Amino acid sequence: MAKSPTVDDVARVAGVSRQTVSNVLNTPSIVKDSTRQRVESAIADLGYRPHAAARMLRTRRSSTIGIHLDPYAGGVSGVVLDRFVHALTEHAGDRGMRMLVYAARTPEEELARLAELADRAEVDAVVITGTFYGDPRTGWLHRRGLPFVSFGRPWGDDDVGQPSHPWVDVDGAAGTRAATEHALSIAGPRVAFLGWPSGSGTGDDRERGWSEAMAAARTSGPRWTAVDDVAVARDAVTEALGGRQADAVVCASDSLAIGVHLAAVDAGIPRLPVVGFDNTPAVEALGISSVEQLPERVAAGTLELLMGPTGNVVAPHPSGLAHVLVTPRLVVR
Amino acid sequence: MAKSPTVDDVARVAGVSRQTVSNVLNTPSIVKDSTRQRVESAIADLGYRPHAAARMLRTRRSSTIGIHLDPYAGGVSGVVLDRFVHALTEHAGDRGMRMLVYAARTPEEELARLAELADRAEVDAVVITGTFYGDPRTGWLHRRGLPFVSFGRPWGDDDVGQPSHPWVDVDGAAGTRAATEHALSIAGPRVAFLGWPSGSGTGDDRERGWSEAMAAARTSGPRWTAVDDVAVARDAVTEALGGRQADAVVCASDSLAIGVHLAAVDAGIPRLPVVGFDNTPAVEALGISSVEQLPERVAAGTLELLMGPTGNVVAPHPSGLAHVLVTPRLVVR
DNA sequence: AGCAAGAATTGGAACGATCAAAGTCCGCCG
DNA sequence: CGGCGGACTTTGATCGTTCCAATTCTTGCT
Repeated sequence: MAKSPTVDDVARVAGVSRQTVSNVLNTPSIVKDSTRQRVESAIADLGYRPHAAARMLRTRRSSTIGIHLDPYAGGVSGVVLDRFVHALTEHAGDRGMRMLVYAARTPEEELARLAELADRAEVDAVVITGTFYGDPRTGWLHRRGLPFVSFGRPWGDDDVGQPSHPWVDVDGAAGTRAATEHALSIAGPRVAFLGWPSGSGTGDDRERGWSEAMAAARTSGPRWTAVDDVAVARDAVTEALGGRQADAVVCASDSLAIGVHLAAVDAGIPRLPVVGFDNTPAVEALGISSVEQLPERVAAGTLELLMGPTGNVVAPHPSGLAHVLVTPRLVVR
Repeated sequence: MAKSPTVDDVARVAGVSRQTVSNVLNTPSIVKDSTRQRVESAIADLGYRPHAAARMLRTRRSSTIGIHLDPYAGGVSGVVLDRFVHALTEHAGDRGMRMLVYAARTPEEELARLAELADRAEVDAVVITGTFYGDPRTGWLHRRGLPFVSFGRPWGDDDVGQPSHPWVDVDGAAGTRAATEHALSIAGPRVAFLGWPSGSGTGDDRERGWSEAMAAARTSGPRWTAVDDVAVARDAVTEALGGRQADAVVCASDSLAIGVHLAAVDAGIPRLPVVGFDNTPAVEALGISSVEQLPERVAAGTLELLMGPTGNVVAPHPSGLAHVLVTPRLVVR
């Protein structure tokens, strides 16, 4: 394993100076064509690649974006975040960025990790997920001056008009609206909604889509509630389904949808239209319709906010776009 | 956002030299107690943290481990790898290491990424997943001198006795053996196995556990095959289940298990014992038993191979342990 | 007190890249 | 022929840390 070549080695081979090699790499336009070609072939011959640490040290840029990985909580819906991370990694790679993942079990620990990453200059920016009302991370990041984008809007503020920070999110209401319209079109008018106990921004947003679609269709249906667990959801709707109180059910998540599906099978109505949210492998396997969040689009939006439409460095002040709201897609099964 | 403090700042405040501050951080034992305390409080006062890039440059160590993120393929079982990555991130953090994720769509692209990460000295080691017979990555990494561990054994060689490289894996045969014994104990003697088309090391290993357990119990049952897809599996076993050809079914994956479960419901035997493999959220939701891979243990084993039992730097020659084989745990539902 | 050996600490150099500013080359005009 | 300007290239300094070798301080012993 020979020592890897440096700019000096390339310069010697090409018969130019260090800086010219650097220019070929970073500012090719100012180098004369003939010189540039000579340098490029020297680079190719030696298999030269700039040493990341040296460049980071000098430029004070790490070309790295940090993102938290939740402790794996189990449950059906954890998958969505993982898909987002995958997509982000691909897009970041295309823009010459790296993704660094870090673990934290609590918000406090996450702040500690963020502080460390920032102080040690390991990341140029971070992406935070699962924002909630009164989230301490956003203010901290803002004070710290570390560029960031959140996947999840800053609930409680004027998100769209005057957001406190750049964010990307999925339009939950649009998703459940489409789901509800679909249910109305293939089943009866009594489309129920099974949501989470109110208070979570995401859950309320998804419920809104259902109620708006129902109002627009001048009909109504029952609204049920359960925490995000298959068994709980199943129990919660068993009685109502036995009484044939709904023609279809739109749910705030795939876990809930699976619970409803199982209860429907028990109640002898296995064909009851049920729509979930997240389009996880579990509902795919069961043939249940769901709302697909399009994590790829979310990832693309995230990087656009951080780096501009085509940039390859983190913009000091995230671009004019203050937010990106992705319209999800209903997957009918 | 003030400029962050450097060793020199700390040295000035503590009234010592640069090098002494460095010693306090890296070789505390050689610094006199009183001096060390003075330096430590200066560090705390200033909130000093070493600049990662500068340290990397000097020490030629990045304290970073790279790992590939597959393009999200859909399907039930992708989750296992994600859980592994999560666990690895946690354990690595505890040992003062970072995890860098990279994307690649093909093995060739993965080699290109690995070359880049190695040449630019961005990682000290990598973890590769999903090894297969004739995998080009292992030889390349070996030649390149980049330390690595694979999740998945080097199929085809003498894995255990004289492995060509350090690896960690889950003992698939032990998992299906436990599953089969459980099935025999709660159902009849005709325990079937639904596996993948033979040829994949992992699949053959899992099948072996079933056949060994059946032989030990002096019984036998049908062996079926399907590619890893819920619908395909369902179709593959529908007829056999209709004919009541098995008392229980052990499967090579959760996708297959779900397919079998659905076919069993269709056939009017919803209580047919089915055991999957991977313990994904999908089978949890459906109440199907499964073999849990224990990704946390796999992650711990991976780092142990790379860094030694308690080390916090990548060992130049991965430790005496040449492999770790994790015994999975049967989760009965 | 004098001295040697070990412990503790220090200043200079280096890691490999980019920035900033100072050259060099060349043709062209007065 | 000298000088000017623009295009291109080179030189020296720097980022923040750790390595290396040299220096100073302690301690114990004669």
